Amino acid sequence: MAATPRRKLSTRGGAPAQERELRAQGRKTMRKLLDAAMTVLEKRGYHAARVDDIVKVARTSHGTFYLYFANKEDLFRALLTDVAEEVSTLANTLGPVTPDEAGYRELRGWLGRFSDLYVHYGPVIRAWTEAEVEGDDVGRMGEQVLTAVTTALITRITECTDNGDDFDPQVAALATVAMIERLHYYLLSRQIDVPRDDILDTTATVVHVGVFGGSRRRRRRSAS
Amino acid sequence: MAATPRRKLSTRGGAPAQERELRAQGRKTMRKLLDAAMTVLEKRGYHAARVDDIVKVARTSHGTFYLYFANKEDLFRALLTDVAEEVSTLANTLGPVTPDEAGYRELRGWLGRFSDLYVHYGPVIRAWTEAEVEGDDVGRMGEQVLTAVTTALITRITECTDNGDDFDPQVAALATVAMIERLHYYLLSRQIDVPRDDILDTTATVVHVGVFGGSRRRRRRSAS
Amino acid sequence: MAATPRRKLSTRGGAPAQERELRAQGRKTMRKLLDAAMTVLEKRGYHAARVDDIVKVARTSHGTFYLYFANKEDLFRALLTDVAEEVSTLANTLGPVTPDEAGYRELRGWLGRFSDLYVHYGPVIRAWTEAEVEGDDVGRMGEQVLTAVTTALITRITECTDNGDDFDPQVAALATVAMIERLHYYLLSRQIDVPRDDILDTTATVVHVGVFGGSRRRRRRSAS
Amino acid sequence: MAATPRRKLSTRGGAPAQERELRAQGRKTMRKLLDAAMTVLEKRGYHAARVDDIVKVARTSHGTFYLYFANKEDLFRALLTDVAEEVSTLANTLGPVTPDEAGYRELRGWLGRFSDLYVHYGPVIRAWTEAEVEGDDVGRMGEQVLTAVTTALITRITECTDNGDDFDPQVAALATVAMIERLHYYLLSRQIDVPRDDILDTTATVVHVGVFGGSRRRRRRSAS
DNA sequence: GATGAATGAGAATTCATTCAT
DNA sequence: GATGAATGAATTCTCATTCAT
Repeated sequence: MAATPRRKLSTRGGAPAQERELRAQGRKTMRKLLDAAMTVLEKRGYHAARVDDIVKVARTSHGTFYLYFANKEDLFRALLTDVAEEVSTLANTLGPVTPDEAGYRELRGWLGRFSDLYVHYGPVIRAWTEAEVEGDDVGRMGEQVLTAVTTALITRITECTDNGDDFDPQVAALATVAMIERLHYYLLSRQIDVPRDDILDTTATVVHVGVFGGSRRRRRRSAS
Repeated sequence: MAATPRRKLSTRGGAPAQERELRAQGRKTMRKLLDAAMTVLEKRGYHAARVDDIVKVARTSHGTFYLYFANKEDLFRALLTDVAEEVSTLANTLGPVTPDEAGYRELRGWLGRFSDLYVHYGPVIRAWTEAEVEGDDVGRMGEQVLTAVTTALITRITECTDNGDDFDPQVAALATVAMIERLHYYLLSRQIDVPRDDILDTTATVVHVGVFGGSRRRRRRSAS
Repeated sequence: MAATPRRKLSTRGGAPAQERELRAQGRKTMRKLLDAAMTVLEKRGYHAARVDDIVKVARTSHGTFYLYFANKEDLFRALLTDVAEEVSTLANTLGPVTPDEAGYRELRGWLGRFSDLYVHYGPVIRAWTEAEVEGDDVGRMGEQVLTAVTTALITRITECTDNGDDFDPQVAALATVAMIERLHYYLLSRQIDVPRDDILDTTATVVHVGVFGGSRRRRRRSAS
Repeated sequence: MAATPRRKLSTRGGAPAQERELRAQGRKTMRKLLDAAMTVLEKRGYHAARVDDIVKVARTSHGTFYLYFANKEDLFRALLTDVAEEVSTLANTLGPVTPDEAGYRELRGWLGRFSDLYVHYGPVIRAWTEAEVEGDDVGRMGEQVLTAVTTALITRITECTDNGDDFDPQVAALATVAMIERLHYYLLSRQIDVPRDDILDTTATVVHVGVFGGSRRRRRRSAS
């Protein structure tokens, strides 16, 4: 699985930052805050993350925080926006998934890229889940991303399966996303101790066979 | 899908309640609190749920709450214990899943029962997810349940598939659970507007084919 | 040091108890509560003592508590009244303290009796100290007792010393009480690990010599 | 009795204050809180002292309080630490106490300094007594101070008295401390209406004669 | 730009006392 | 007489956000 080179975190600031010109120093401070937020999010989750923690990690002050973000949620939204964008972009990189070996490879590659994304943005995505309950626009962003990904999947699914009554492409797409998302959540939060490659191989297989009509393969891995 | 008759919510109280004799009235109040908690959990999620909300819904006083539960978490744990027990029990009702029609039915039935459980206990399970981040024992209960369910699945999976390198039964089991759980989460939280039966049919198909080596069927439903 | 035979704890109840006829059972319950209060006072001190603790130790209920005492303070006052009475009585048992050996014996005996009282009623007396700050009548009871004891002492002091300017009998009396009280407090609360007899011997000596004009003796104890 | 020039109250803050940089304004606020605490402690005692009272007196907000102290106890501990330090220092200023007039003067001077300290820190010391019951480290600080003072006394006592069996220097030291402490407590809390000089003169005499083997003097005061 | 200080509206929790059976 | 249940005022503590330098 090729690791996608990770682009830098958000250059986007919160509301207050967007109204001002940001010089080099300003951008650096904002970056520090965003990075710190990731760290804190990872350690404590969304609800337990306090502004105080973030500024402490960023080695800056409360006052400064509000110079760049309107409030806690604003910062969080900035992080999420990045993720949403990347995920949506990634979603569209899925080519046709044929039932043969090539299809498996395509799928496996796509999943791998997703996984990388998830691992990188893990804290944000977990926080997302946590925050989803509240009625705010964060929830709406989640829906958009979900839609983007399922849309891409639905396209590929309908391309290739001849479906019976017990199979609804939309649901299958949702099921696929659900599986990937939650599995990575387990992986990150509870330390399911399974090598990531194993997870991806198996997931790819299950989805390839179960959703895209591929056939089970018996290949031996060269390495093992 | 047969709706399982739902048994009553917890008779179990929190720490303080367990140290005292509870008479009829006391038990009734405790039940009121547990029910109220479910309502509030549903409406606001775990973190936003205030003891104040709960006692308001239960039409009782703050003091009374602490007569039965040590704190919010204690109440939550009481609810969780019930769910955990039911889920574990249910997990073991999965019989062998053969690749034929009968296997599909078995799986579909099991998923249906799960779904019922999830719908019934929805608020609690969602809250669970939300609370999982914190390091407390709630997280540990989650792991136990996850283990219970995956164990049951792994047994059935190894019984029936001849696996290649790209397929690890444990991961497949986890993937199955992930899919079901998350899908229901979408269903409950974001109002994915798909009939539950469709979700179950499709999920059953995907898992049957992708995990248990079943073959795609082309049956037509009588109804459609 | 002769141990005074200790009479039973208060038969006096609080306000509500005094308005009713108390049958055998009633008196027993009241006694249970008073005893329990002593236990709790000892373990937690006055401020930390909760009605809940007391009724738990007494194996009775909140409701019952208020059948016998108007409130927490009422119970405490009942205990204190006993102590105050006993102390006052004891105070008057001090005979003339001559500067010779006989005077030492007299003083030593009196201190010993005090000590017994203190040890017996320790928890109550400590609580007294703790409660003294508040302006209520408990404080006033304390003053009365203090007055009773100092009065007795002053009588004996003026009988036997020919005082200069640097010696005020009233202050000397107060100083004596202070010494005894606080020393026992140390003994009970902080486990100063000194045998009680040593404390009494030394205290008696210091007071005999310092307050009553006695002379230092060099007797050897038979035992040592 | 020379009044010792009183140094300013604690520059020491509570736990939270020690983790931060404190600028001039911050230190001022902390001082306001410490002073306010003294006032409240004096008026209501430790247990009845509410954080709310303190911030009201300090004319600041609840939130501010917790910016400088973790809780009421933390503040209290800060005050205590100061007292403990001063007392320990003072304890060691006691020179040899000879049985003659010079010895009396030495003792009297020492007691006077103690008295000043007690009067100055009265509220804190009284609160100390009140809080002592609880098992926390406050109790331990008390023991340390007690030890410091008794140690100093014991040194001087053993230097100068030829002791019989009925006199244990350690106990005599404790008795001395007990007397001073409690007498001042009476003085402060119950308004024993005796001029402080009388108390000190008499106490010094009693201790000098009773503990250090001094002889009663008959001097007339010029004033009376 | 940056910072430490201050704020105050909640939220959780405790516990003496009253009530209904 | 006795009891378990209920109450709610009082208190502590937290933390997002604003302010003054």
